[in-house]
Amino acid sequence: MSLDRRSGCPINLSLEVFGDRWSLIILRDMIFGGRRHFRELLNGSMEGIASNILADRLKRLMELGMLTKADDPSHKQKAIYSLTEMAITLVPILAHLGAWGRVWLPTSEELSIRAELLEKGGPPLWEKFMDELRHEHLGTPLDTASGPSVRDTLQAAYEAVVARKALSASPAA
Amino acid sequence: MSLDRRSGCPINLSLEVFGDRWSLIILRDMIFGGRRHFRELLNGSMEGIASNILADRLKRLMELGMLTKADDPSHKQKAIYSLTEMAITLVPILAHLGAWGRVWLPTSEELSIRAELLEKGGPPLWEKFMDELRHEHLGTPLDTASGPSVRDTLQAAYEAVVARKALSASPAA
DNA sequence: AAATCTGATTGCATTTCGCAATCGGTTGCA
DNA sequence: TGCAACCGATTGCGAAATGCAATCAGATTT
Repeated sequence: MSLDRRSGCPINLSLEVFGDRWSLIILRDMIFGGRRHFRELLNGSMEGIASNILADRLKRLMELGMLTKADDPSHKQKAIYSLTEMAITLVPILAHLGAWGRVWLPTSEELSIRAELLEKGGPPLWEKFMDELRHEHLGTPLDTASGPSVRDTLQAAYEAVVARKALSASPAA
Repeated sequence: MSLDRRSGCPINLSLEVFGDRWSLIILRDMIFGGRRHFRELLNGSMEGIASNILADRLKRLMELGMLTKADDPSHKQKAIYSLTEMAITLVPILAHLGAWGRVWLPTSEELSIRAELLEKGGPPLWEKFMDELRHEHLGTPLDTASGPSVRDTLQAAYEAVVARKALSASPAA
C-alpha cells in the first residue's frame, strides 16, 4: 500500500498518511500510552477500535514506514510494534493538535491535562519526550539528563485529575 | 451535524473535526490560496474535489464553527465563505504538518517551498499571517506593520520555483 | 487437558466516497 | 431579447471503507 499521490503538496501527502479516523489514534496510544502490542492497542484505546481496522492500520503504517514489527523474544506469538523516527517526529504535531482541540472543542478535563502540560512545556519538553521515545523504540542512548519520564509525568497528572474529580464527586469521604 | 464524541480526548476530537481527506484541504486552499467561493475551491484545488463532497464539507465546517457564509453583495447568487478564528488558529498546525510532510514524504519541490518558508519564518511569521487572515475574514484592523502579505510572499516563492524549473527544462531559451 | 491469551481474519450490513450528470437561478454579452 | 456561461449546489449510482461480531490457529497458563 502506498500513497495515492493526489498531489505533491506536503499537507495533502500528510493527510494521505494519517487523514483518517484511526491512524493518529493508534500512534497517540503508542506515543502517549506506551502501548506496543496488538491487544494493548485493541483494548486500551478509549475510542474502541475494531480488530480488523486495527490490523489494517498497523499494516498500513508499517508499509508507510511509520512502524516496525518484531517478535517479542519472551513470548513466541507476541509481536511488538515500534515507532520509527518518522512517527516520533509527529510529537510536535500531536502537541499542537491537542492544544488546538483543548481550546476549541468540548474536551474532558482529565483527558486534556496532558495536552495542557505538553503545550506549556513547549518544544524543549517535546524534544525530551522524543528523545525518550527514541530510546524506547530505536534503542538510542538517552542524552538529556532525565528525571521522571515525560510520559510518566503526563500520566501522573492525568491520574491526579481523576482522583480529584472522584473526591469532589463524593465529598463525604 | 455534530461531533460523534467517541471520547473527550483533544486529539480524538480534533480528528473528528478534520480527520478526513478533504476538510483540511479546503481550509488549506482558503488559508494559503485565498479562495472564498465555491467554484474557486472546486476548480482551484489541485487534488480535484467533487462538488458534492465540497458542498458537504463546507456545510459541515460551518456547523462546526470553522466557517461562515455570507452573500456576496456584488453577485446575487454568489456566496462568500469566511474563516472563523477557530479555523485561523489552525495555521501553526498546518505549518507543522507541511514541515513534517516535506521531510518524510515525496513532496514536489514547487509545492513544498511554501512549507519551507513557513517553517523558517516560525511562530512570528505564523502570527503575522494569522493577523492578515483575521483582517481578510473577520474585518479586524491590521496591527503588525506589514510589508507584502505573507500569502503573496509564499505565492511569489512558489512562482519563482515554477519559473526556474520551466527554464531548466528548456535551457536553450 | 482445559482455559486463556496471542495477533489476526472472515462475513456481513451500513455508511461513506468518488464521479458524472444535472438542477434552477443569475449573469454577461450579442 | 436571446442565449451561453456561470452560480452553488443536488441526485443517482457503483465502489470502497467502516463497524461489529464471530471465529481462527497457535502458544501459554493453569
